[in-house]
Amino acid sequence: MNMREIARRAGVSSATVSRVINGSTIVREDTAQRVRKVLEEVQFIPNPSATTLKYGRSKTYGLIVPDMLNPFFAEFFGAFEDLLIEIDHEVLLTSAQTPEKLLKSIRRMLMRQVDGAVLMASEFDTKSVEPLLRRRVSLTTVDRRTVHVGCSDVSIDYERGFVEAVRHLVSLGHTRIGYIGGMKGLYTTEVRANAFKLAIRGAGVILHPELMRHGNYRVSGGEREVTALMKIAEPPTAILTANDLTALGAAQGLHRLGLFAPHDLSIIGLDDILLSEVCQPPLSTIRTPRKRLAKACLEALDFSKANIESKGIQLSVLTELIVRETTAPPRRRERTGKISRRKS
Amino acid sequence: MNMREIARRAGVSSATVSRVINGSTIVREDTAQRVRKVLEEVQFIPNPSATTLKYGRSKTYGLIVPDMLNPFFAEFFGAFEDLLIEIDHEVLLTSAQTPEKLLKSIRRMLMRQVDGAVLMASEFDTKSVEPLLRRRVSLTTVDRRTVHVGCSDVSIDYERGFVEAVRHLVSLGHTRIGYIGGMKGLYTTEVRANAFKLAIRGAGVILHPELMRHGNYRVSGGEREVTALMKIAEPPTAILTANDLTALGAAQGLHRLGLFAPHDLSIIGLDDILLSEVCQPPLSTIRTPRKRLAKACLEALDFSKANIESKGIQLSVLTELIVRETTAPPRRRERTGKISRRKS
DNA sequence: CTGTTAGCGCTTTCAC
DNA sequence: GTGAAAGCGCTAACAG
Repeated sequence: MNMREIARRAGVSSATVSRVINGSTIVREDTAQRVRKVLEEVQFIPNPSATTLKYGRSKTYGLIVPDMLNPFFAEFFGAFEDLLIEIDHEVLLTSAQTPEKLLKSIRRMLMRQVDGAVLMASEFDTKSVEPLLRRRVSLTTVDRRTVHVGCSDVSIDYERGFVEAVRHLVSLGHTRIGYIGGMKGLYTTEVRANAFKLAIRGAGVILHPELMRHGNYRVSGGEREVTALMKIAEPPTAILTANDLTALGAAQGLHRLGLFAPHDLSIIGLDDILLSEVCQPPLSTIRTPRKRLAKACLEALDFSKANIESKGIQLSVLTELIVRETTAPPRRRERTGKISRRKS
Repeated sequence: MNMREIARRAGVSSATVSRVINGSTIVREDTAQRVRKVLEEVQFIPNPSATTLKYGRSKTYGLIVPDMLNPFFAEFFGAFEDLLIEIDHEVLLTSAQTPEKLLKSIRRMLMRQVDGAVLMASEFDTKSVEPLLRRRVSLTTVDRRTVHVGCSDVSIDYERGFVEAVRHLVSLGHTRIGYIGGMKGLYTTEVRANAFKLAIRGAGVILHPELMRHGNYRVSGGEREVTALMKIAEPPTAILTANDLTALGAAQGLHRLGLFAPHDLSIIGLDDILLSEVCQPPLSTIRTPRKRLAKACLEALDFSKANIESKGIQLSVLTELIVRETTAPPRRRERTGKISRRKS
């Protein structure tokens, strides 16, 4: 079933059918009625491949995430999809853990003629996205904090988020505040770590470099690093982490040591994934609002699409501190600096 | 850049270029070499819209899940995507919480000319998938346990999984075993509940109907129903749940009551989402293996594609009991049947 | 072994 | 207000 057939049945031309479907105003109402009736009768489903082939637009946006095992990205996908459905577009989702996979993902996006792409994969060098830009696909990065011709960016305001979080910890009485970040070599790792340093200094407490560690944005990193942190002579009384998985891993690692949040260590995560509310104890965290982030991405995408010749825009999304139960005043520490164990 | 241009540069026809790209053997090696060289030089990316338009095949499979907020589906997507990439196909992912959204999802799949679709959305009547079948799109459902012409099914063997879980609980000494299921009205809810009943009877313990409740496959349901369960005169000493989110909710609800797993109640989940290992205490659960499930889905899809005129196949995937820390022998209960509270 | 060609379904000129 | 027709890029049938 195609437009020609619809046209035949309605006694018009396929051009008119196209005009009716696409809401062109220059069709006489009774003609349009007749066409719509047939459309309805046969439950017509148009074939966008034809349009994509002819005009190179696909009504599809690509979304490249580093890892669907991190619930944050699944949750973001949901928010982004909702937005795109409203404007009658499709999402092409790919996960790209490694630079090689990223390259393949980009190639697939290019094949499918996406109208734009949101790139959340942090592990990439600028070279790999060049093909996108060269082919004038509007691109929006998340958290690169730099824009190019045809390439916008949406960043998350870790700076303010961390200031708020550190202020909360300091107000509880913490002065030895640690940080478990992401893996080395990613730009966003630097950004988050710098935001932490800034926040610490801004709060008037001392920055202890030995309390800053590199995790991997996964549970395992949080677990490993909290273990290391708690074993140093003077462990922190509170930590911030680069994301919720790291924080959850830290809570887990703490537990393995026979210690507990917030009793032995206050923990603040980042993202506010759904399960952070459910884990025991519920995680205090810095929420990255998915809806607003998705909206900003779409806005940036639209901008770059409309102004593909000019520099993209830089947008920023604010976070929100969610205080749950992994933050509390520091426990009084014994003179020796040794950890006393609570029975489990 | 298209095949004609490649052909021009290589001094051949576009048909030959097509043959080289698609690995047809009937091209002379030196000709092929020449073409490949040009292909490489210009970093040629073919345009599948043309093929889709001409032949109606898109190298894309649809995946319809009920909810991306449930990490299980995100994790499954990852497994399914990996499989499809290997065979050079695309996934079109849509989430369809409601019957209306499902209808729209199916329409979108049809528009994009998917070669087949996996339907994990449980809330649907057969009518809504009819358009797919009528248009001869190979379909694979998960957990419908019924096949049709052009429609296969992959089911998860809850029966054996629940038997194993109940046996584990009974061996720990439990006899009052409860169940928090999914929402009423879904077929999979019935299947899981029946599997539970069967397992209980098979283990030779008494089935107490008042210990079987309806949740909603989400955290909130587990929380709500565990509260109800623990308030009845003789609460269960252990429960199974319809999925991990429900189990996590139950653990959470228990905590709100000042009670703890496994001390006051043993809990076994279902799915083994990534975070069930991290939550405190780590959740004992029945693992639904994503990779094997994804493989089975693809196999079923392929079967129905190859035999679109005949009935689909019915496959089954086994689960695996993962014992972590939410299961333990039942606590001795006081004579009064009242709950004693442990200090938190 | 290689080239020529038709045609998939759509939208957009350009006529009328 | 409506219709005729071109052409997007690809591949399979057919011709040579």
